[in-house]
Amino acid sequence: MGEAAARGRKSIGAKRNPESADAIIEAAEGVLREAGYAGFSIEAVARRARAGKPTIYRWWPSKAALLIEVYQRQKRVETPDTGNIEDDLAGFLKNLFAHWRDTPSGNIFRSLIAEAQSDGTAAAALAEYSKGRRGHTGRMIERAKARGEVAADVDAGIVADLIASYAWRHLLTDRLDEDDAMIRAAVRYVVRGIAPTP
Amino acid sequence: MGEAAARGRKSIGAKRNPESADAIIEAAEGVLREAGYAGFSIEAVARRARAGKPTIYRWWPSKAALLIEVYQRQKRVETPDTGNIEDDLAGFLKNLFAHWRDTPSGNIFRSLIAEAQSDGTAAAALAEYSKGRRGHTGRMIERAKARGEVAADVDAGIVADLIASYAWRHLLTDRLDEDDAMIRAAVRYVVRGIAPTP
Amino acid sequence: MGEAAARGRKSIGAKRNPESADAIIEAAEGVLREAGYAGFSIEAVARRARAGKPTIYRWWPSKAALLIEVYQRQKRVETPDTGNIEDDLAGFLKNLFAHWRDTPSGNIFRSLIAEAQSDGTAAAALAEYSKGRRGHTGRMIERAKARGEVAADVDAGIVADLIASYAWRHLLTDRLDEDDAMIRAAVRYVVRGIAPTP
Amino acid sequence: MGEAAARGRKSIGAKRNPESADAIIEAAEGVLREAGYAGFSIEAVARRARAGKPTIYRWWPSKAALLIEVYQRQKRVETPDTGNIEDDLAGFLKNLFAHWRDTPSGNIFRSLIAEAQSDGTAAAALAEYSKGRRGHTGRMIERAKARGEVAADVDAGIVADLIASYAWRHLLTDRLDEDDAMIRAAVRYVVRGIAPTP
DNA sequence: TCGTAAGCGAGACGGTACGTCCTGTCTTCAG
DNA sequence: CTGAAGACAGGACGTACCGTCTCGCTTACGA
Repeated sequence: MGEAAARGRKSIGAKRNPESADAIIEAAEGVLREAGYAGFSIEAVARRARAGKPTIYRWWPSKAALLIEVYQRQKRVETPDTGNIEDDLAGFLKNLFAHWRDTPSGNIFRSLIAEAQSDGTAAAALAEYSKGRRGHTGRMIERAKARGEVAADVDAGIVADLIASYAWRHLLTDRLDEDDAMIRAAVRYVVRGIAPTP
Repeated sequence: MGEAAARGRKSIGAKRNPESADAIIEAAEGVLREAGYAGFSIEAVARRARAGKPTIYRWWPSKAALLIEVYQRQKRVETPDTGNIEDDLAGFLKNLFAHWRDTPSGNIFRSLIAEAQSDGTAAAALAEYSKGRRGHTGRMIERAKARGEVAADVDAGIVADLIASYAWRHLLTDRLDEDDAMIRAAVRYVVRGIAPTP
Repeated sequence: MGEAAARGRKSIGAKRNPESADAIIEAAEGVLREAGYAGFSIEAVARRARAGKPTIYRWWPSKAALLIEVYQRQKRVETPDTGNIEDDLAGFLKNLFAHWRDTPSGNIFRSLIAEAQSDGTAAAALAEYSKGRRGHTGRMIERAKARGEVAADVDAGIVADLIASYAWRHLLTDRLDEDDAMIRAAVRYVVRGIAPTP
Repeated sequence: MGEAAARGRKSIGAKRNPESADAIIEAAEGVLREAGYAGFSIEAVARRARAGKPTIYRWWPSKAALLIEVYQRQKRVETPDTGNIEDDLAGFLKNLFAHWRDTPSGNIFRSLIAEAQSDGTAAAALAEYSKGRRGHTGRMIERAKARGEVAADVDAGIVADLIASYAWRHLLTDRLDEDDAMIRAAVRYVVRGIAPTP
């Protein structure tokens, strides 16, 4: 599939051809997987997808936009619900690190963050995406609050921030193989810090 | 000084000309300050420093190397010693955010992180640098341990990691104007989490 | 009329819509008038005519074909009949230069000649057109022959060629503002050269 | 030589590399010869010369500039001096037509004229070149004047114009295989027209 | 009377070329 | 014998057109 299927692909009239879109996204993923962010250029993607550059620019105005869509097509990492906040967060981080380590997702997200340092639209998109994820992690905290594991006056957003920051930095400094015990220790420090005072 | 002084600078014979090196580093800093990472190219630096590109490549084999040297020339942010770990860490983060916000340092460090995502030498340099900083922040924790504010079995490295991660993410997502109260809350969560159990 | 009227123009069933054809030709003329040959593209014409590109390609298989039809819609320059061959030819050239200078015709014809240098159909069309014009100018010579102003054995086609060539070159080298006296001198040299030997 | 020799060609320091310039001009000539004006693009020339596009743009700011230099590298057509103006001019045209027909020169010059219809710099360059050629042909006339074959008050420039125009139009309408007798007749008409009145 | 066939505006498609910017390497030459 | 200067091959950028295609619609015409 993908590059091969692209052979002979044509327009399907005055509307977007989903085959082309798919081929382009798959090609983008392939380029990132095989050549990394350094080799990720619109030209390379177009070549691999057997698509014209303007077709890419028509739908994704910047490298960042394409990167985001590629990232969003990736499988989501599952967030456990063990009934215990420490296990939930440690499990989530473990899953996330494994996901980033073993699929192209990690490379893609790293690239997106890097791109955001020089491209405003990437920055905006990343901010948007982060907001969504913050809510997601926030729900874990809220559940724990309901169970009485977390003090009622704790700001779930800040906790989510701490956890996400920890993950980002491990991604950006190539430490996704972090020891489980270390992850758990980091989580424990935070979880203790937000526990209700007895 | 700087770009201006470069006018007419000439070779000083069979050794590295420190005037040139200075002019190049200052030009690099200037480019980063004014055009950001997006506009940071060897060409731009050479143009601004009135230097030849090969002169730059001779001494800094990659953009990353130049970036690192530029970053290391920056003033360090001071780490307070208030006798209280929460105040120490919150003050440190406040100072750090202000430093990154108000000097080119923020732009430079962001660029270095971005560069590290596609350049191995930048990644290595960044890892090296981070190790040093971890020790540095770690000492704050160790002092607190000595004062009995922090449990003895706490891994200072992990705490330093959490704090640094929080800072990085704010830098990378353009949130250096974070409210003091928020910073303090985040710090408090961690500080409480590592306090000795009574 | 023209671009404005095009708004909302639709198919009128299974036959060519003359409104569209007109709008396209007028748009083509407009583009040539305002942007010259350099700006003359099928896209630009379609945009201005509010027509689809395929509608243009359906009826004019190439830029050349459209150019030819546009040129043929132009008003012809009038050929004086003063009873004197020198006045006839000089007047004709003067009129022709003015026509080319003051209407889009000049731009269009220049474009057609240029196009003919890389497009065979344009070349063929131009040859066809030139043959017609040669006959036309030839008649001026024949009239003069009948009046005894021109030797009987003169080849009218060659004379027409000389006159047309002179005109073309002035068009192609932007010398349509040539002095009347110069034009008349050129004509006189030829007219004398074909006069009957006394 | 040419494309082959280009393999591995490098800069020779802070000055123009004549090997590159040669390779580019030869490649340009080759492209024109084999693909004609329609296939003449800077990309194609760069590809064939194994040169970077910027190297071409550095020295020839437009297609026209390159075209002109290519044309000027061509062998000049020789202008006979038979002592008789009719023979001189007819011989010159015959030679010119043969030259244009049998070498790439014809294609190149046609292309240059076409280019001049949409590119101002080409037009200017062509005007400049034409001025030079007009003087050249003019000298044939002046010689004839000195011999008493041509009236003293004849404007040599206008005669040169007539002759050059005749040649251009034959080039542009693909009639370089014109019969010698026809050429001679055209020349005779003009020569008679500028002979001194007895 | 109605189905069908063709023309229409629209615009996406795979491509090619544009002219610019940058990369990292190379050579020359002034000092 | 260094270092500045800048040319070089190459490749990516984002844009403009090319000529082709299909869509969804409208209308004329033949069955």
